[in-house]
Amino acid sequence: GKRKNSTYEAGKRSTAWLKVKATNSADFVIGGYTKGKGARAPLGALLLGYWQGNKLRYASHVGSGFDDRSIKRTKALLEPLQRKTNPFAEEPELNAPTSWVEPKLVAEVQFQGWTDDHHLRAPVFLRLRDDIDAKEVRHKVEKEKPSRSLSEVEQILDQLKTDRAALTLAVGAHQVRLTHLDRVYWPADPALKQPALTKRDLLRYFAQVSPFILPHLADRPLTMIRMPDGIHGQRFFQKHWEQERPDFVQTITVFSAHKDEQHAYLLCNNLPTLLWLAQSGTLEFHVWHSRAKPGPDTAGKGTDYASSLAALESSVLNYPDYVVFDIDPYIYSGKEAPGAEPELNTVAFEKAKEVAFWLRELLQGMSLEPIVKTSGKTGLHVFVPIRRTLDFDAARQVSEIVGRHLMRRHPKDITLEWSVPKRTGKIFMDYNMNVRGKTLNVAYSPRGAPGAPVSMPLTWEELANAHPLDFRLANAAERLARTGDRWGDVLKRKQSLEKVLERAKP
DNA sequence: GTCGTCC
DNA sequence: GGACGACAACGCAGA
DNA sequence: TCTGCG
Ligand SMILES: [Mn+2]
Ligand SMILES: [Mn+2]
Repeated sequence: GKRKNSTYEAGKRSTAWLKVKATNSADFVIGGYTKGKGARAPLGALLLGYWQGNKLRYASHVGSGFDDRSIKRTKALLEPLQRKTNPFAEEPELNAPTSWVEPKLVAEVQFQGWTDDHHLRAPVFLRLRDDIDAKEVRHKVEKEKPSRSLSEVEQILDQLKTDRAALTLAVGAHQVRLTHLDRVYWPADPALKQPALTKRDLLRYFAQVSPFILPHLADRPLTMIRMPDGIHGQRFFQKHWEQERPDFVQTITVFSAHKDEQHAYLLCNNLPTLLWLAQSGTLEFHVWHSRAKPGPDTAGKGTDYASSLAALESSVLNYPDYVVFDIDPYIYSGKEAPGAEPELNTVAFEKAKEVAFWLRELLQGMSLEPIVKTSGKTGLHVFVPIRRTLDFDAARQVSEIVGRHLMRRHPKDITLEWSVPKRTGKIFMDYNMNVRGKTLNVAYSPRGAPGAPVSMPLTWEELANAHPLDFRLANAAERLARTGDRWGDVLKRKQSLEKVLERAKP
């Protein structure tokens, strides 16, 4: 039967999923230590930091990874270094009695990346570094490498090598039933130099890019665009999954004003879910711009999304992570059927790029630094990451005002018209995408379009010479291995919009 | 891709 | 057992 | 208030 209570329990994450995260190790300066309980009475945790100029930036507590010997030795070395004052530039949050020490001792720590508020995720003490001068410990962390996830991904690729059209895939501790692996999803397209791509190819792609796409999907309500018979078959949107689903699939319940009902949305929060959705014929993953996850930028916002409209509106889901500029060319190729949407063409995309660069210039004039990706279809997505202090309404106002400003400068090239015919020949800036519940194709999601293009985050330098079909299912994994995620730090680049909003006021 | 319904 | 439909849905803009 | 829109 259907699962009634599908709420995900953080404590029950499988080890398989934990492995997907990148692992780093780095050296940090010890600036204090805490008392613990029982056997850990002498030393509960270390307070770690690194030098930035002459400021010691706090990075994290670390309490895991010690044994009796390392506790004894570390404590002995720290005791003589005690001081009365906090050596860090910040006031770290203290959860136990804390002793400050002169920042002279260095510890090597393994961790799973950085949290949004610049602390270490899941830090584990490895050893003391007597050989390193504490003054040399700057903020130089080795680039995150998905080394540990590689083996997991390769295990999946191995399993997909079979000739069989169906199999039960082991994804860590979980199992995903796969069928119709040789079904053609993207037929061969000689004009685009595109060999046929099957469902097996789609699964291979998702396995390979999973370390890059999963962070962009995490905690965001999902709309699936499903094409179980391939890109030329019937396609449909799906926002809710009422059928039975595996245990590893997380959902959230969201209030629906219209039906006076509660709706379950899927969250694609782990690798088995990603592959299970591919098995269901989901070719495109469209996600909200807000997340069902509180953070350091959401003080006072709730996590009750279900009980009432008021609760939803005051929850974190009403506060987007970015202001969205959806850049849609309405310059037609001339080959479209009457009434059809504009098809991809070079003239249109070159103009969209020009608009994106104008937009960047304007935003930079407001001290805002936007990021850009191809949508995969015909246009571009330009995002300004913001702290989650503005609701969708405010984000939409910003997008509209900036859009109108740009339209005034370039009236022949930009439109904000609601009527489709009036957009003809121009680039449409769709500021109304900044609304709760609206979705866009997520970074690295494929499109159900000829050539199997994917939405690709780019540097602005790369955009200058880019074309949507440069980035495809067939070559994106290779690019990512080379360049990493150009949007890897979206959630760490949050900016303030106060000035823009002041100007917006009448 | 899968389920429910109708014949 | 085969055919067929469902699988979204909401608030904003403009008239 | 109705309709087109994504
Ligand atoms: Mn678009
Ligand atoms: Mn659009």
